[in-house]
Order: sequence, then C-alpha cells, then structure tokens
Amino acid sequence: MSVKPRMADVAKLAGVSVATVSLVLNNTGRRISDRTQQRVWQAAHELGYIRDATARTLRMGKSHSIGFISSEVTLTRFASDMLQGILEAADERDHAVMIMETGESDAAINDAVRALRGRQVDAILIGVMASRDLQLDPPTAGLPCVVLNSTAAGYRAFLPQEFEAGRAAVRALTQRGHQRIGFVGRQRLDNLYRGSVNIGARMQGIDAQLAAENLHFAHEVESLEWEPEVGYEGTLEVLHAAPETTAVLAANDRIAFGVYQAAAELGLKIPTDLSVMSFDDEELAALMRPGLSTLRLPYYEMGRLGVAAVLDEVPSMDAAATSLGAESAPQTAGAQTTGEQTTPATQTTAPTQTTAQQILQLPLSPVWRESIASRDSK
Amino acid sequence: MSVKPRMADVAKLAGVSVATVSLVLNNTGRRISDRTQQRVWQAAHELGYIRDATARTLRMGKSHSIGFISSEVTLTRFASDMLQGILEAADERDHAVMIMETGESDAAINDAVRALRGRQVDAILIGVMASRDLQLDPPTAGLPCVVLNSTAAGYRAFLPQEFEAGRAAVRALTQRGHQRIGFVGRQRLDNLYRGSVNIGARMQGIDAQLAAENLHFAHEVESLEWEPEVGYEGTLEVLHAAPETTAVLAANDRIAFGVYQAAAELGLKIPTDLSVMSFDDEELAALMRPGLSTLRLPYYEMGRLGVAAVLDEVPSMDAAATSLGAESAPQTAGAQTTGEQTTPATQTTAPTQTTAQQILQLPLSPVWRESIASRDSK
DNA sequence: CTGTTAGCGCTTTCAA
DNA sequence: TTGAAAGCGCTAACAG
Repeated sequence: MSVKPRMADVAKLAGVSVATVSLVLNNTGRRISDRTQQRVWQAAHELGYIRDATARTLRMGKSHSIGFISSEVTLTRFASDMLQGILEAADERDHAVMIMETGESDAAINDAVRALRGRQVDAILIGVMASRDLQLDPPTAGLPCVVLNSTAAGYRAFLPQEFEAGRAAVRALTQRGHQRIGFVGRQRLDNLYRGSVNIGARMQGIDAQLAAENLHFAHEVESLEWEPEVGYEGTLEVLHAAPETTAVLAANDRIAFGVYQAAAELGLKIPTDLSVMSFDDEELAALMRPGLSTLRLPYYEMGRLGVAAVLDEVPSMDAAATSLGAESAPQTAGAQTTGEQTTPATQTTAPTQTTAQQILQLPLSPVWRESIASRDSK
Repeated sequence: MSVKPRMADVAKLAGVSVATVSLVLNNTGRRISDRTQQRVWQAAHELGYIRDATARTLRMGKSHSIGFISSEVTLTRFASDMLQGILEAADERDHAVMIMETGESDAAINDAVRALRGRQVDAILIGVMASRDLQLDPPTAGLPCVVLNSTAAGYRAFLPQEFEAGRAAVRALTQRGHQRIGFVGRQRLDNLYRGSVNIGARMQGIDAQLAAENLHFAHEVESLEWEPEVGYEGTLEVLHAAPETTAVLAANDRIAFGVYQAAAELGLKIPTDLSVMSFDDEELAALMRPGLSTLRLPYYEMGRLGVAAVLDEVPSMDAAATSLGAESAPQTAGAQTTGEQTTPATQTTAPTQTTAQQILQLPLSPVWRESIASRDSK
C-alpha cells in the first residue's frame, strides 16, 4: 500500500463497517464481539493504519493539543526548563504541543493566540521570559489559558514567589552569622529592568528581611544590567567601600559569576574570605568553584502546573502552589519572620485571596552549595 | 456571539454564499467584485472569524505545520538554538510547529513520528543531542523528514562539520606559534561517549591537523565525561607532566571552564601564561574572563536549514552547507592544509558525493575572544 | 461574478 | 452486536 490507509480500508480488510472499526479502535464502552475486535486490530496493524487526528478533531471538537506561546523563553537557555515541564506534563495527558515564539511584543502574543485558536488547540499557555503585566485581549471563553512568569488582566497566572525568595536569600547569610553584607545588582522599584514584576518583588523581599533584622547592607551597587561584568566591578567597589564585608548577595547567578572572578583576582577564597549567595540557579551555578548557593527559579514547575491548570481545569491550585492576590506580597512584608532553617524559600504564605484575578505563586527552591561559610556573629 | 463563528455565519452576514467567503478569504485567483470582497472582510472582521485550520487541513491534505522531534535537545540549554532556528524558519513560511520530546531512545523517536503523522504534519525534523547513527523505521513516502545532528539510514541529515573544526582548533593555536600544546578531553574512537559520531570526527580532525604539522601534544588527558572538573584536574596534570606547555586545547567549553579555574589557582594568567582554545561556544564561553576562543556549533543553522530542506524540498543544499558522504571526512584527512588565517572552519571541502545517503555538513564558526596569545615559534 | 454541491476521514446517534 | 447515514467546517469543481 503506498497510499495512506483510511478507516474504510481497515473496515474492508476486516470485513466490517467503519463504525465498527471506530468503536473498536476507541475502546468505546459499546460491546463488540471479541472475534470482531481481533479482526479489526489485526487489519489495522496489517495496514499500518494511523488515525487521522485532524478528522477526529473536526468531528469531536477537541484536538488533544495545547498551544505554548513563548515570549522569548525558548531564547533563554535556562528557562527551557519551562518548556520541558510543559512537554512532560502534556505528554502524560496525551496532548501534543504546538509552540510559537513571539518575541517581547504583547501584540504578537495576541496574534499567536488567534493563530492557535484557529488551529483548534484545547488550551493555551503563555510563557514570558521578561516578567511583566501583559496587555492582552480578554481570554476567549471556553479556551483555558494561563500566563507563566507574568501576569495579564483576566488571565490566571503563575509567578515565582520572588518576595519570599528575597527574604530567604538574606536570611541564608544572616543566619550564618554574616552582618557585613554587600549587595550587587540593586534595582530601584521605579526603574526596574524591563519593568520586571519579579525583580521588583525580589528587591522588596530583600529589603523586608533586612528591615526585619534591623540591618543595612554594608554597601550596595546599583545596576540594571545583570551580567558578570557588573558582579566583577561591583565586588571591587563593595570591598573598597566596605573592606570588612564578609559576604556578597548577588542579584542573580551571572552577577555572582563576576563576584567569583573578582574574588579570584583579589586572592580571596570563597567562601572563607567571602561568602556568596545568589538567585536563579542557572546551569552555571553548579559549574563554579566552589559551587554557588542560590535559589532555583521554578520554571519547570510553572510549566508542569500550567499544563495541569489548563487541562485538568482545577479552579484552585494544589500543594506546590499558594495563591496570593497580586498586590499582597509587599503588604505581608513585615508580618512574619518565622524562618525555619533548612528550606527558607519553601515555606508558604497563607492564602490571601484578595484580587479577582487569580495569581499563583511558586516557591524558589534553595540550592545549597559551598559558597557560604559560617561566621561568628560579632 | 458567544459561539465560535463559522464560515456560514460570515456568509450570512455578508449576504453571500460560503463559497464566496472562502474564495475571498483565500485571495484565490478567481475574481470577486470589490464590493463583495469588502462585505466579506467586513463581516469576517465583525464576527471575529478565525478559519478552522483543522477543517481546511482535512479538505486540502496539507496542514501547514511541521513536527519537531527532540531527542534531548530541549533539555540542553545551548542547543535550544536549534529550536530557535526551526521556529524562525517555520514562521517565515507560515507553518506552525508541533514539538515532541523523546529522550534518547530510538524507539521513542519512531513512536513520535507515528504520532506526528497522525496529526498530519507536512514534514518532520528529528533533532538529536547525542549525535549518533539512529536506527529508525524507513521514512514514510511523501513525508519529508530530516535528521539534525545525527544520521539515520535512509534519511537526509545535517551534521556539524566536526572534522574540519578539529583541524581549525589545532591551527588556531599552531598558527599563533604554539608548539607545546596540552589536550584535555581525549576520547578514543573505539570508546566514544554515547558513541558520538560528532566527537569521533572532532578527534580525527584534531589528529589530522597535528599530523599535517608534524606535531604531537605535549601531554594529553583522556576523559569520556566533559565537565569542568575534568578540565581542572586535567590542566594540573598537563602542567605537571609538561611544564613548558604554552597552550591547552579543550575538547569543549565546559572543560575549558575548568582549565580557567586551574589556571587561576596556579596564578597563571590567560592568555599570556597559558592560551586556551575550545569547541562549542556555549553561553558560558562569553562570560569567562578573558573571553574564551572557541568554535560555535551550528545548531541554529541546522534548525533553519532543516526547515528549508523539508519545506522547500531542495534536493541539494545551498551555500552554507556542503555535502559529503558519511565516511569521506576521515579520508580527505591528510589531503589539504590550505589553512587561510581568519576563518578556518568556514572553508568547505569539495562535494564528494559518495554514499547514497545524503549528509550535509555545516561548518562551525570560529569565535575569537581573548584566550589566545601569540608566541614566537621557537 | 457567484452559488450549489460533493466530499476530506472520522464519530455517533439511530435502527436493525 | 453491528451497520447506515448524518455531519464537523472547509475547499473546489462545476453550473449558472
């Protein structure tokens, strides 16, 4: 057979009707004699029959596929974890995923949604690298849709719990006795890199914990760009301005990488001479010498949970996620200092459902490597 | 309108037949009066009509979508370049891409192909991270299919031109006067990591160039795993065994990263005390201090060209690619030493179409950073 | 220039 | 337990 076999071909070969073939191949509740079933399967197998999902979709109104709109996430190596989570979770539910890359334009996202609607996906995930509040057309009724790593009015959203992570990072240092801490990568809330809501929350968490402990950074270096260069120069600056500094908090791993480079050049041993704590857990963090302690962003989890959310249609989230109103994090700021020791970022804030919009926050997981040494608190 | 509008709805609103709507919306050659066209577009717009691609596909037998089967490429950060190339090229041709991750099992790839066939993709790209010779079911007639970064009997394939890259890497060092070169990351051809055809070719290229220049490595360190740890330990070993070594060739960037770490610890300045050349151009390479000179793998290009190959159905490849029989690289080994200075890996070997199977090799691009200093050849 | 109509391959009542 | 037939939304002859 050189041409693609259809169900009719299977039916003919098995000596039954197409209806029967359909019934058998779908294991429908309807009872079909075992003998017939055998014949049908046999025939299908013999012909190498593959059911046309397109026709099935047309008829059933469900495609068993979901759309993933990536706003620069495929471009960003360490966020490919999100894609991985999506692919895995979708596969477990027998759904295919159609992927579309849009760049950072909100208009392009709207276009992609339309394109995907036309292709009859059953649900849509919108993953965005540069976290922000998206301006999107209102969601289509009947098409489950969630935003990952950003928010959008009218859309359900998953975000990393950056505020808690900020607190945890500071705690990681202070709990080990560090009092003179430098900070590299400060961003002002009124001038965030690409207006990142995540970075804003991270900064607020850091400040909240500092305030809770009645501390100030020994010196801090402001920067919008978060690259190794900044970490390198920043460390030199910190150590110059506050020589008694025992630890540096890096705003992300790439900065921390620069911190290491500066330390090496100054002949400072990490962690004994200088301890380092960071955010993200890029692949890089594990490669450094010594390994970098950092807080892992839940990209993989956002991917997995996003799929679960749109396909299982759970109205509220399970264990891993804790739902919070968009504005509530800063408000709960000074409230709690119940820092348990080993897994700072894993603790969950009590659900404070204030906003109509449903925003679900996932914790960053602490990854302890060897970049932090304990100090006697003076 | 809460329900999804169909073409019939548009037709009714515009006061014409569905055939007319179809004709208009597809800009078919058939002339339709401007007035009617206006009305149709107007109606479609008013209803927010989106054509059902599923029905269209069923009718036309073309889905305008392609499948991408990823054997661990989405898992590998720096190979996401491949996905990027695919997405871009597909988008330019108005094709959607359906992605499926399989892990490293060939059987899973076969399954994915079947799944994708069922979903009526017009073509399939199989991208594999761990380059090898895949054991796949023969390709389906009428379904263009190419393998990226590996080979498979009966399939067209794109591979990085590792043999030439190996030669270029050695040349990068020798042309700058280095004679005492250490090599970290040697693999034996009879025991390649995951049987990688790419790594094998890389090794052969390195040896070929060495032979052509009548050189031997001052010392070489064997290792199947290519991680920073190996680079670190390996460098210590090289410098111990051959203290007069002026340069290290790293089998990949991760090893080179370890080389840097060892150099830092030994107080050796790169590149003046020790020069380093490497392969891959992972993101890491640009972050190091000083930047690492390396050869960029053409993942992005493989993605783009793969799409072009399956959608444009070009029988032989354009400019960027040069076609070679599978086994021919090693044979042309000693032949040419015409190393032009600035872009060693860009040169192309003359097409030597020997095998029935069409294999297209793409050059690695040299990325010159500051990790290499010139030496007076003694 | 525009409308009628016959399917694309499948699922699913409804009858037998 | 099985088959006949309608129809999912669209395109493309073929008429008019």
